[in-house]
Amino acid sequence: MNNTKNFNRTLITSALPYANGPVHIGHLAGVYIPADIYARYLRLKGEEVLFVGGSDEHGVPIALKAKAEGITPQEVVDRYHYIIKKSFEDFGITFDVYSRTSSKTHYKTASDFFRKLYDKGEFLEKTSEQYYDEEAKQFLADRYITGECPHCHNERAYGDQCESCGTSLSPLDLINPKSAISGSVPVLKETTHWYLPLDKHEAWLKQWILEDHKEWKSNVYGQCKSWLDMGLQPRAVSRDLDWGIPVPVEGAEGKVLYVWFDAPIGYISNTIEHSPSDWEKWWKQDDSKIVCFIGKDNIVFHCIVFPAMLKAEGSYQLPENVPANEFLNLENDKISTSRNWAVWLHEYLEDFPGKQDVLRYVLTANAPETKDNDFTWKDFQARNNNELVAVFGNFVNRAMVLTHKYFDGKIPSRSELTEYDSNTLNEFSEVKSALENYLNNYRFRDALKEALNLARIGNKYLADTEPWKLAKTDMERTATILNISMQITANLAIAFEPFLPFSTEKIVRMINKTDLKWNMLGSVKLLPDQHPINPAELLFEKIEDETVAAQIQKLLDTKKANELKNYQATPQKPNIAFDDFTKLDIRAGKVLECQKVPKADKLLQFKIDDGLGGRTIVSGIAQHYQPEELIGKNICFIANLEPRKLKGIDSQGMILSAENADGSLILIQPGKDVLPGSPVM
RNA sequence: GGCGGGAUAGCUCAGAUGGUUAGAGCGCAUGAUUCAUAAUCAUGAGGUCGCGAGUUCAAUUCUCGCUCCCGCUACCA
Repeated sequence: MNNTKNFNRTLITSALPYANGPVHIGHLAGVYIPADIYARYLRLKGEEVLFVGGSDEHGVPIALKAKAEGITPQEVVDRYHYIIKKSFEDFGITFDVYSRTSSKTHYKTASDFFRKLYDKGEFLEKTSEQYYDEEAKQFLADRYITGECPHCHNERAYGDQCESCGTSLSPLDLINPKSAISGSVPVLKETTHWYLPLDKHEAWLKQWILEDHKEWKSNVYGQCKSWLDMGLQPRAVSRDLDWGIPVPVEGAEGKVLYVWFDAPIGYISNTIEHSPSDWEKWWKQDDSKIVCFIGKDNIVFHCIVFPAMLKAEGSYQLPENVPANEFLNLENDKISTSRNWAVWLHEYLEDFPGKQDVLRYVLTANAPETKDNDFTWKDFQARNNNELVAVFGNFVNRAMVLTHKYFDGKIPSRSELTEYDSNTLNEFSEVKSALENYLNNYRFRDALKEALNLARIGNKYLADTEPWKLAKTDMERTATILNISMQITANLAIAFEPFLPFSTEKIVRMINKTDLKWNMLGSVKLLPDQHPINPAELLFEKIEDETVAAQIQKLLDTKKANELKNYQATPQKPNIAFDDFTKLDIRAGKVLECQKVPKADKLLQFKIDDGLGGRTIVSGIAQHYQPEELIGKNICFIANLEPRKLKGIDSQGMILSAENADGSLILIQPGKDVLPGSPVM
């Protein structure tokens, strides 16, 4: 086990955000806040830390977006890279370097990396048939092929996925495929690509993950185990595309590194950009700890594929931990860029200027560490008002105001401690080890709760000792109480620094003390006697009902706009000749038998009375109808569609349904009884 | 269908390698208090620990089956 190992420095990587849109609260909660908390914590402890990040700027979606807007891919990524970078700066994410995969350094690093693996013979070369655009003279990536979705018959499905019904597709599935570049009909042509043979790495990966890293989070460990148990397959590392890093091999014109191969090397390139002369110590010395913060969608890449790449190269260390978070939902619905169902960071700051810490707090307190969680504006308001304002802000304000009122803004001297004082001090000095334990194990939600506990201790202390009463009779005792209260305040500035850096900066200003370090946490001598403090300012302010109501309304408007958009009927297809129509043999039929197809979620197997002796049809409507309710019903079907095997069953035709905007399917049924086999026209 | 994660108080979540009264924060109720942004402090009510079996002296914790949610994957003519 490596977790007893001693490390001398820590390299923190965070998933590279894809530069085809701005970043939202899901990105922040899942990856960047946890990574930043961890980085700040280690720095505060005086450890050697490097926190690297950057934009992921290659790949087909960006190339397509550029095409759609009539600009270059570089212009697309320039636009979003700077928005993303600014959002991170605004929220206090302390990257030591935030770069991008379109940088020169990265081109060289990624090329060299590929070339080294190529020279070592770590790749397989395979030839396969892919669609080729003869007009544009290039191979077409999955996304570059559009056509009719075989499932929902949306005319504008992509070669990898239909965005209308969400189904993932292969380009060969599309009906009437068309090139997105020239509009011509693509042809199949042979192309050669390089593959990373993951199967060859399976044995050591199994040992490394399943035996040596049992301490990884259960969601991470579980997903890796699932993949390893299924058996690993070679994965292509190149694509036919004109936006990306060219494959550095003779005769590979028109081919680029597949974006998943290119992106993680970005971590290395970013390290090189930051420290060109001694970057290798972070990656190649075994006293360096590499920790990769990612979302759950990236687990396999970071735990299996990327380590396999590093191992194949030979000189790199592997990640020590990959603390992946689950997903954050927004008001009970999945966050979605394309549906605009998100809280964008740059918009949040327009509506809540200066309130970065409130969002940092809420996203940490409710972080999806063990399962998907839900962000709601009501919860946002409640946590701000009941926790930040009432517990944390209030305590600091009470201590500050009382010290100004009774001691003219100077830390009063402590005299004899009562037993109660000592108990309180003991209690809060224990917070340090609890906090460290949580932070070391990537349990940031619990750690934050523990930090807040410090403020709770403070509030209780003031309530129990009542210095505002004692001030009338016993100034010496009052002095002791306020001294302790201000020491607690100074401790809060340390404990909260990794989580709420803007607020702790405020406290630091108020208490007029700047050199606070993590190892001082728990000390009761942070502020010397007679140390002058500055005027009190409020750390947080209440958020009113109207404010969150406005945010909720904003989302409801979005939802309404989406619904309207979905309700729009798709444009009519081009006219066809009557002859074409008559080629289709559509008929009415009666359901004789109907049952679920075993081992398939969506398929029902029908026996249809077609007036010709009956036929079998398999249809993907199992999620919308129970088999029993369909027996004896009239339906319509296409009789002369080429038969096709589905899950081993010969399907002789296609049953017609209408599809609602929400994806539900409604069978087309004749309103009155008709004889089986009657033509539909 | 296969695989992984999850299902514990009204809400958000902890937890136990099986063992006396299952925890926290918020919310709620009652009381105290007024230094503080009507903030704080105390006390209390609230749970057949998803459902059904099994193993055991004992299961919410282990095993098996099932249901629901999330993800990966197969399937969708």
